[in-house]
Amino acid sequence: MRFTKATNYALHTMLMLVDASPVKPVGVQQLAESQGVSPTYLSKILTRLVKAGMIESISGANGGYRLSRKRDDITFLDIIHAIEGTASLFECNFVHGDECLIQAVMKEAEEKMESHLKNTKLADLAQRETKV
Amino acid sequence: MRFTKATNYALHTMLMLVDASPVKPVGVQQLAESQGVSPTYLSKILTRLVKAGMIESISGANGGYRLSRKRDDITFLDIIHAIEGTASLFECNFVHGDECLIQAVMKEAEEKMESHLKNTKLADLAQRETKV
DNA sequence: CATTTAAAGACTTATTGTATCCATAATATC
DNA sequence: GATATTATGGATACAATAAGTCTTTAAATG
Ligand code: SF4
Ligand code: SF4
Repeated sequence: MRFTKATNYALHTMLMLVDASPVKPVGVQQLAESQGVSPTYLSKILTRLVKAGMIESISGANGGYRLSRKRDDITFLDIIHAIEGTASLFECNFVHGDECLIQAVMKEAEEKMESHLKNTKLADLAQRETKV
Repeated sequence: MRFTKATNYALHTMLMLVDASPVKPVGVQQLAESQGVSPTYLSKILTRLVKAGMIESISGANGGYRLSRKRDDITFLDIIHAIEGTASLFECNFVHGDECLIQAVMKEAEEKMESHLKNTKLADLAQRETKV
């Protein structure tokens, strides 16, 4: 039970894009190099963010990635959900009705975490962390 | 990023033990059968709970497992930590000092979840859920 | 058209989760 | 003390997921 490295890469990349120009896209090569990850792999990750509608990609020369939404709209939870999926952290094969207390407790706990991630917008940290 | 099945088994087993006699131990065979898991595997999981000091095991005929602590002392977080470990959910290879905001946000989110799991004691659900 | 750059899919490798098997140790009961 | 019962530990096997590579295709630039 850990966040994947892909989530780590996605968060760092998004932070860079928030700090970058909203017009001129940043190439995946540059984004990958600063994180020590291969460009092709990072590209695969970023494609999921594109499909989630958070960033947009521009093919061709001088292409790359840039934000598609207002930076204030993007929360940590958005990014994490785009990468890790939205499935519940605690899954149980059986379904013993709504009265299941174990699931209730676990769900509540998860919601506490998600609530915090939802209330923290990417813009909150922008321009304060330029390295890596 | 999901809780493991082992955590699921551990939670259900603990709930049974809370409802069971605090003196007479319950055999792993019985505990395993009601959850549809093999006794040997469940035993391996329960050994971790023993080492965490939450339950104690009695070898020999009529042996098994029973609570070692007061039931009111045992929280969801205790069980989860015993199984999943206590490592942070968001790990980063680098260490860019305390000013790292990404880690700060992720850590806070995790703490929100843990706080809820810590405040929910096993005894809160006891004797209300006897099936499975 | 030639070059640059992202997208997509097939594929490989590494890591972790899930589970079984067996030998050993501990305990209760007779 | 002998025997049956029960948990423990190690080795091992299998499955699922994470992590990463490679190659080809598509789009944009100039
Ligand atoms: S009691 Fe709840 S968590 Fe447990 S098996 Fe039933 S539905 Fe699942
Ligand atoms: S900025 Fe924070 S999360 Fe990112 S690499 Fe540095 S320490 Fe890790």
